[in-house]
Amino acid sequence: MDYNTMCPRYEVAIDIIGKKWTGLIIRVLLGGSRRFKDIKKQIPEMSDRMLTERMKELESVGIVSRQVYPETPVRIEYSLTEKGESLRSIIESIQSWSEQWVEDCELQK
Amino acid sequence: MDYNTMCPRYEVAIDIIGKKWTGLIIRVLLGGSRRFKDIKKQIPEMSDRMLTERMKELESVGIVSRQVYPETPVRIEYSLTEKGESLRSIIESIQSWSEQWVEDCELQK
DNA sequence: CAGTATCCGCTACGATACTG
DNA sequence: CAGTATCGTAGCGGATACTG
Repeated sequence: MDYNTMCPRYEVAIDIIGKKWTGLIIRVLLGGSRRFKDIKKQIPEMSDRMLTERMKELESVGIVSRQVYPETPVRIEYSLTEKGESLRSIIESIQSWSEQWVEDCELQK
Repeated sequence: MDYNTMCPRYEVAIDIIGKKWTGLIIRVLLGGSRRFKDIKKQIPEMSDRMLTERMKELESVGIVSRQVYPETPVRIEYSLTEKGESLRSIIESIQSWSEQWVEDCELQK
């Protein structure tokens, strides 16, 4: 294994998907394209500000695409790109790992 | 899908494995038990302080175990627990995702 | 060798109020 | 509806020096 060449890429990936809310947002979008308010509804504890910030980041790294429908009021649909869809197996393995290994006592902070 | 029950566990998992250096440390330990200095050698950019802090965290959540051999000088060996070993598939899928999708241009910050 | 101890800047994140 | 704009704070993580 060559750690010098493979470490940086790995850390970039963690930077993207390891941030708070990101995994939850992607998981919602794995169910299909969603509007801003619908993502919020699925993750009620997250603030507007956070959702906006995460969506911009995810869009800028090519994981999410943003479609504007110029109706009144305007409708915005977010969906996963191919790159975003490719995260499915990672998200799912973290999900099942956490179900198996994260204890109840760790849930309250 | 029940987001109310599954979100918290997922976020706890991300809290653990999403921190800086954690993934790299676990990857080193996937190769077998290692001493402090050997982990450092594999991840030269990381400071002592960070390695110490991460190892304590990983030990406290049961991912890593710490063996003290009271020689002179003292020898400490870190290894993955069963819970830690079970992270292999996650680490590997992030690894291969990053090789496929992280661009060269994203590597410099 | 395997850590501790400090100091400290930065920025991630939350809360709240406002807008095209 | 889909965001901005501001403000405020905890704590993450880097640098450096020291130790049993």
